[in-house]
Amino acid sequence: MGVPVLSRRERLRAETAAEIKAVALRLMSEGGPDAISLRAIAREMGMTAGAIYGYYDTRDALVSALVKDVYTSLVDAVEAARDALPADDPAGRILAWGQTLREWALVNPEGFRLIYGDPVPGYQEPEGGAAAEAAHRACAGLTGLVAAAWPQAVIRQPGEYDWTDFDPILVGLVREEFPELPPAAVALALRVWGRMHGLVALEIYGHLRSQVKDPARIYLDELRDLTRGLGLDEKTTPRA
Amino acid sequence: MGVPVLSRRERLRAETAAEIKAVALRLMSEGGPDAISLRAIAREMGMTAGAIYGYYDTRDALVSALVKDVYTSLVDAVEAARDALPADDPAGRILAWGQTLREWALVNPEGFRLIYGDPVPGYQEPEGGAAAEAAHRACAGLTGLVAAAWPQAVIRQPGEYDWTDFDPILVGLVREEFPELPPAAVALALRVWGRMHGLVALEIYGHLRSQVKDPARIYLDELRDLTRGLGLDEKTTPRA
DNA sequence: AACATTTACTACACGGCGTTCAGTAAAGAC
DNA sequence: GTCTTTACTGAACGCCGTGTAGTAAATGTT
Repeated sequence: MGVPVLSRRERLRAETAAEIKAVALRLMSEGGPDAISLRAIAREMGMTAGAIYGYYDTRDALVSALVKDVYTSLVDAVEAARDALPADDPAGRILAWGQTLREWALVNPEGFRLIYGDPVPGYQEPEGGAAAEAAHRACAGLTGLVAAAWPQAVIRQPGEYDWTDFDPILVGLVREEFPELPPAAVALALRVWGRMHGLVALEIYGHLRSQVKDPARIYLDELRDLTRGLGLDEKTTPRA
Repeated sequence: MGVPVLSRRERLRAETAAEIKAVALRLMSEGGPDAISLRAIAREMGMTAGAIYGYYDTRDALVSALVKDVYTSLVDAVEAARDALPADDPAGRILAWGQTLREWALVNPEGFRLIYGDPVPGYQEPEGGAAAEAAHRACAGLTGLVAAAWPQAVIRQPGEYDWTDFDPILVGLVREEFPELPPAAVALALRVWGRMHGLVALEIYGHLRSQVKDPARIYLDELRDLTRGLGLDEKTTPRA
């Protein structure tokens, strides 16, 4: 990278931009996503709301930056959990990924809503999607988990898939890392994603807790059923 | 029911309350959930925003009423789809339920967000949850689907469940309708719920379409894998 | 050192929002 | 025909995102 040649101006500018995001995240975690208002952020920083427009073109641009940061932190977390287990324990890695996803969501419910829900009142996602990059990473990571299970995975009546069915960027990531993997594996990875997402989303948005006391057990059952369905056996005892 | 003895006053009152909801729903489908504002509704009805407070204590109360209506219409839809197939085709019924859920969500994305997401800027769900009743219905319906498959369902390493693990109201519904069913079946029903919800939620919130062209096929694969995992065979050819 | 320019920010305004409250006019009750 | 209840208005309060004009300081140039 070399030494980043930043003038004093540029450095202060970058710091302020970062502080804006930091304050926004703190406000969000304290008072929910609605607490992210330019006026509140500015108030917190001893500024005027208009000043923020020098750093972000609009409130949605700021939110997009937040989404990107938060999504990246989530993907970092699940990837770290995966890498904490050996590659020859694919079932354990899938369980770790799924459990970490849920735990991260429980710790950062506002972050989860920011990524997977309507982030904030009238937020409109930009073209490529602020989350596109992190989403591709998550997707590729899941495909990796599936890849490790692919040989013994029992795919029942798989739809026929073609590489053109998927986003080129995602295809690029996958084909580079797993040249042998067929397109159907990516489809399976997306299904795995959906499976992990479903119960967590229901829980975070309060739909599970009104039905069942301890969603954790149900989620664990689901992850176990998932790995079994992939033809995997656990080598590591999952967390409670 | 008998003739509902409503004075002219009460009738007009009920009609206005209904019109408020109707206008709110229309505004929502036209301009997204943010378009639900008391001022906009009142403007549309030739009233003042304050007047709505004669019908709903607060904006959140109105939103709760909308959630209830919309959720009920969703549950009606999936139940109708289920009942269109014979009871001796449990796999078909599960497929029909799942596909109808997705199709309903695609037709009413704002409704789906209203039920399962953050409905509207700063909405706070009331105590029991505006959706509690409809959610219980959905849950019980899914449990019914699971009940039909329960004898041949292969539950792998099920966590041990007790009736006290679940909401008493839900337990009441289930035990009344399926006296023989063990608590683990309800847990399984919740997992089925999560499985159907996951991919649909990802799709509605735009996370799937940026990865894959045709989420329908993946969703169908997922439903098929689900019924197979329950030990069911399809009798009815599912919709494309 | 003195001037010119760029930058960061404030102050103010606009329209929109939920919500409250005093007042008014019509409808219903007796 | 009077009295009470009801339905609604209009104005206000404080919040919001967003522009625009102006200001003061930091930077760049001679």
